[in-house]
Order: sequence, then C-alpha cells, then structure tokens
Amino acid sequence: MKTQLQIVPIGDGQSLKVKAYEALKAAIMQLNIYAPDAELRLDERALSARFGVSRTPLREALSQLDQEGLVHIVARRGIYIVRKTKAEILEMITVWAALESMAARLATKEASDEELAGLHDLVDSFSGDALAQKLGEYSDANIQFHQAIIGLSKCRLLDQMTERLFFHVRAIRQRTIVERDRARRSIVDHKEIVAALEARDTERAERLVREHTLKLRDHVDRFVDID
Amino acid sequence: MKTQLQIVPIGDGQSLKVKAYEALKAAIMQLNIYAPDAELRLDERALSARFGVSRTPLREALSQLDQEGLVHIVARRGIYIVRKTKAEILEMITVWAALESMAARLATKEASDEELAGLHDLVDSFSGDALAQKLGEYSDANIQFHQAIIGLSKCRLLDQMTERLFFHVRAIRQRTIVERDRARRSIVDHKEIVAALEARDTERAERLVREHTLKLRDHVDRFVDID
DNA sequence: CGGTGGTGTATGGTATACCAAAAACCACGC
DNA sequence: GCGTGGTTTTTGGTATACCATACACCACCG
Repeated sequence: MKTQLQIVPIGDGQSLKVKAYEALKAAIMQLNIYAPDAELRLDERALSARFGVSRTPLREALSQLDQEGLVHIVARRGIYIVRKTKAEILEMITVWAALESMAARLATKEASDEELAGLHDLVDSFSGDALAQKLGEYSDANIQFHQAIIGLSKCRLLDQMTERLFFHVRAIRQRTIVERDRARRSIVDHKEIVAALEARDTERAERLVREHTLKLRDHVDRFVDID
Repeated sequence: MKTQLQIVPIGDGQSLKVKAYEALKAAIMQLNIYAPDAELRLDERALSARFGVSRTPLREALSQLDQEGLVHIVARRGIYIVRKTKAEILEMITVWAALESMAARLATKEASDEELAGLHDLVDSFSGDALAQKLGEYSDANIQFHQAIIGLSKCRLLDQMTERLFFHVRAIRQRTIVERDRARRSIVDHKEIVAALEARDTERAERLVREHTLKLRDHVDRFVDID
C-alpha cells in the first residue's frame, strides 16, 4: 500500500467539481492513512496545479469531503486527511449493524426468490476457496455480501447511508490482525443469514445480521490496533 | 406557516459560509415547502445580495445543503428546495427506526439510572396535558423524546445521522392528518419503552422502539397526503 | 396562423485576484 | 545559547469578473 497520494488523471465527469471530488476520493482510498509516514496534509494550491483546475471547484470538492468526514479543513491551518479513531470506527460498525439488520428485515419481505437465490450463489462461490484467499480479498467479498443484503431491502436510503460507512471500514482492514478461523466462521454466519432470508424469517434474519456485524465490531475492538 | 422564504439577518458564526448555511437552513425549515404556492426556487445572486456576501461562500453553503438533500442544484437551470416524496419520507422513518432501535439497545447498557430517571420524567411531564396540546407541539415533544433515547446510547454517530432525518420528518408534520387517539397511544408506547430501558431489557427495548417508530411509518403512509 | 431558427438573457460553473490570520522564520538582545 | 519581538510567508476565506449552456423570446418563413 502506497503512503503517498496517487493522483489519477481526472476522467470524464459532469463538472470539474465532481471530477475533482472523485479523483480525490479515489486517491484517499488508495492511501494507507494509518501508515506512520502517510502524507495526511493536502494543499489547495498544489492540488489545483496538479489537477489543472482552479481552486474554486477543487475547494467545493474538498468541502464535500470535509462534510463526509474524509478530510478535515481548518481555517488558515491546513487540510488534513482524517484518521478515524478506533472509537469512531466502532461506532460506524455499530450503526452499520443497525442499518443492515433493518435491511435484512425488509429483505425478507421485499426480495424476490430469484434475488435471494443470487445471494445464495454469492455465498457458495466463496465458501469453497475463501480460506485459500488472502484476507484482503475476503474482506472485499465480505463487504460485497453485506451490500447485497442492503440492496435487497429495496431501500435506497439504506444504500446511501451505508456507503460512507463501508468506505471507512474498508480503510482499516489492513490494520486487522489475521485471525485464522474468522473467515470460515464468517461464511457459516453468512449461510445462516441466507437461510433465514429464504425462509422469510424476518425476526431471525434481523437478529443474525445484527449479531454477525456486532461480532465484527468486537473483533475490531480486540484485534485492530490504531490510535 | 409562511410560504415565502424568511431570511433572518446573518448572526455570528465562524465563517460566512457557516453563517449562510445556518441562515438558509433556518429559512428552509420555516418554509412550508408543501404549500402549493411555496417559493421553491432560489437564486444565487439574489441571495448573495440579500445576505450581503459574495456568491462564493453562499455557493459553498448551498452545495452543502445540496449534499444533505435539502436543495437540488441543477447546472445552468436553478437551485430548488427539495420536496421529499412520500416514498422518501417513509424510507427516512424506516432508517430512523433502525437507528433508534439500536440506540435503545445500547442505552440499556450505557445509560445511567439517573439518565433513565430523567427520561422517565420527560415522558410523565407530557402524559398529563399532552392531549390538550396542539398536535404540532406534541410532535416536538415526541421528537425530543426520541432524540433523548438516541442521546442515551452514547453513540455520537447515531446522533449525527438521525439529526438530518428528523429535519425532514419535522417538515411534513403539518401535513399529518390529526388522528385523535394517536397522541395518547403514543404516550403509552413511550412509557413501555422507558420501562424496558429501566429494566435493562435490551431485546424488549429494541423491539418496542422499532415497533413504535414503524407504527409512525404506517401512520404517515396512511394519513399523510403529499406527492 | 403555426412552426422554426436565431439571438438575447438568465444562471450555475470556473478562474483569479485579494484578504486576514496563523505560523514560520530571523534578527536582536540578554 | 536562549528567549523574544517583529516581519515574512503560507494558507484557507472571500470577492469578483468571465464563461458556457439552457431557456425564452421574437422575427421570419411556409
């Protein structure tokens, strides 16, 4: 993981503000912000020159990132990429658990049999070779599974609100100490969740999802070392 | 309820951007956006002149409101105050239910006996004369109760995420048809919730809060007429 | 009278110059 | 050598001029 900002050329977007926003977000996502030598300070003028746009749209993009909690703008001091504290990460996972358990509840009523079958396949496809994979890839698959459940709730707002949470949670995965059994047990949980959804067991699906995500919370609490 | 923007003089704040943001938000909150003759269109230059600030900080404030979903900015078309659809309102209440039920769960573990006693008093103070009050005032007291529960979870993120939801839900209360028994039954629910919290009954507190808020969802679904 | 094309205007987007405050730097004196 | 005061530099905040596009209006033509 790089410890310096990797600025990608601005692609196609609607406005320069949006382009700058996406480029910055992508750059921050690639950055290992918890590395000791990470470059956490941003400079408006330098970025402006690097992107080839003026400060105005760039500032609007930075302002948006500030509101989302990715960067912290201090007047006449500087703009800093935010390092979430461990307590904040734990809170995010807690909120995630709340939202996803509600999504599971809704999914038992809103999702079609076909959609649930697709989710079932998704889990199966990882149960075979997941153990052989690197933890990082498992983490992606894991998030993919959880986002799929949220999608099945048919509630757009749940999608929007969890998107930001996943971004930050993803950022700390390389700080997570590998625990051998965790991936395997996680897949067992996933299978149980899918079974509850397919049985249209609303209460059980909600409970399993909540407990599963709160397990992750405890795991991060115990095995992630930041701050 | 006024149908025109009520611009208040910019008070004291840190930056002009923040002042403009707060003034605009307050103005929008005072506006009955669902009135047929409501002024939903905003004009950057006109607002800039009215506030006595340049377009730059004003645009940053508007951009933030756009991200929060209060206004909708369309390039070279205009800036419009957003009228949430009924479906969106229902989604917001659903998410609210998810977040507050988790808050109740946490509160059974995090809140002190004194804090719960305070919540108990809050409910009692409204059980006596609530029926005599106007529905609007009851609505405020209602939101106050729910925010209190979220506060007792000791989870800042839950506070932040529900704040926006309450804003929009508050905006539709004058469109809610008065249902005579609802305030009374709501208070019964509240008392049960407080009892569960005081008994430290995590599962029951979570369930009661969720069911209570989902009741509101159904009520809005049936008795609120927008779109 | 109705449709169509062109020109003018309104409006959000962008670039740039300037401002004020905070920090860094440096010279000076003890 | 170290602290202290002032000056320079850095940096985010603000004001303003200009740009590009979507829309409206109107003249012109069929």
